[in-house]
Amino acid sequence: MKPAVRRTTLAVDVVILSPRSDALAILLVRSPTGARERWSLPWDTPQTGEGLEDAAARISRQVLGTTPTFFEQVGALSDGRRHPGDAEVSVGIAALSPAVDSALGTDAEWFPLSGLPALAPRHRTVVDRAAAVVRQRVDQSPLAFRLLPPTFTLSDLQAVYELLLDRRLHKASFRRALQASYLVEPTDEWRSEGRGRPAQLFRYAPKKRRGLRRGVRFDLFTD
Amino acid sequence: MKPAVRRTTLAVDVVILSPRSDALAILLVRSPTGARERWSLPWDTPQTGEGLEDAAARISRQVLGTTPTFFEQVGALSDGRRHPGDAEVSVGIAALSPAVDSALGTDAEWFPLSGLPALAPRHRTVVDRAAAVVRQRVDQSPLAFRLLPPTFTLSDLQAVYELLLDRRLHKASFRRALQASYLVEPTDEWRSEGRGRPAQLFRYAPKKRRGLRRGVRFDLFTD
DNA sequence: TGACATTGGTGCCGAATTGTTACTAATTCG
DNA sequence: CGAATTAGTAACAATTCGGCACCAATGTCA
Repeated sequence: MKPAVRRTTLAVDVVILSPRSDALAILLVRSPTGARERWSLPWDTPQTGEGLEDAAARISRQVLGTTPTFFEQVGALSDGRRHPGDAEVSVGIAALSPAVDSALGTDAEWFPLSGLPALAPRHRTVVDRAAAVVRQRVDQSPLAFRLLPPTFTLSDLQAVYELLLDRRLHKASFRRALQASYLVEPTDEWRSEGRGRPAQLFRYAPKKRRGLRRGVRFDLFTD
Repeated sequence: MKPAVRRTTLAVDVVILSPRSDALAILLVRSPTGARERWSLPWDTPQTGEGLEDAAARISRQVLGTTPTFFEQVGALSDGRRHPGDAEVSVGIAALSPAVDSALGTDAEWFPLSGLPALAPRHRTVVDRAAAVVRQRVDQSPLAFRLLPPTFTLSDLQAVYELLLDRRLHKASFRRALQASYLVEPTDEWRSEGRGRPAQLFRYAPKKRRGLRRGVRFDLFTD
């Protein structure tokens, strides 16, 4: 009844996402010479007793310098596809980080999601699933706020949503929905971005206001 | 650059969900004598080269007799909590099955989600996450249809949604939204359920009608 | 200094969507 | 037959949404 438990090789592959010059970008690391692909996702094997998200935090910190503000599992993959470390199973984790301007080491670089270099097939799958999961969960979880610094303008927030959803949003509707949700509160700071009227800074501060129960939506199916 | 890859023990834990006498139920198997808990989720180690969902299908088939109609990963867990087979890492998979009336073996039994027996802590977590994931994805994926036989009445469908969402829905609104989505088509069969007017049978047949792009929703956050 | 461009922010209205009540339809039971 | 029960729809009120127009505050440049 207690089967002999086979041991498998397990990797945690991290997709570090950040808004970067008007596009969503992910962080890749240079592969060792001799590897099939020049770049790969940051990855490692979880240490004994280390949780998967903890491993993702450690891996991210090593490459990024700071710890991302949010982690979300993308799923475990055990297709036969090639992994850079030949792991049998990968756990993909999406890590969200606000735009950072600290310099990276020479072995890491940001790439826009729409212009990635060749990756090992397993990593390619992980990236695609990370993008899909993040886009799918945008309106169930405050993901967008994790891609912004602690205070931000409403235009910043709308821009992040537009990046994530890859479409333009209507300003008035966006703000109306946001106001109704009691998710942000204004600070008394204003930011002048060069030209144009200065914008008020807001912070993410969700009030306990539970949303009204809405009817069932049949028009949101993605599969 | 290529770390030494430690080998870990990996289990696939399956949460087989089915509507059962007006409640969502899951299938548990009797534990071997001497185990800490009397019941556990069906689980196994994936075989070499076997995909995770393939493993879940195999495990389900052994217990259920038939293959569930849908699988959805619930995530990988590597908290330190106890697993019946002491696996370091669990991949939880939710399996959806229509109500079956075939007899089960004596070592398997349905339990309503709201009245489960004691489970190993890891399995308890997997069950909770499976329920959360399924409820969360109900309106992004045709999960509800996978809990029904190929043809069903609209009242059946609404009842499944009410089980999944754990609240009453308004009949007229439900049907209007469904009609607008072009997800079902009527068959020419009718079912007489004893008393009351016979109901027309429908089948799940999604038309390519892509839903209109809606505005951003801030009122659906679950965390 | 004063147009003008640029970005932030809001008011309002018609159209679409949603929640609700109430009604009709078809069947079984007694 | 009529009451009870379940299926299905019409119609209306309330709400929400998308779009347009407008006002506000700043920098730019003649």
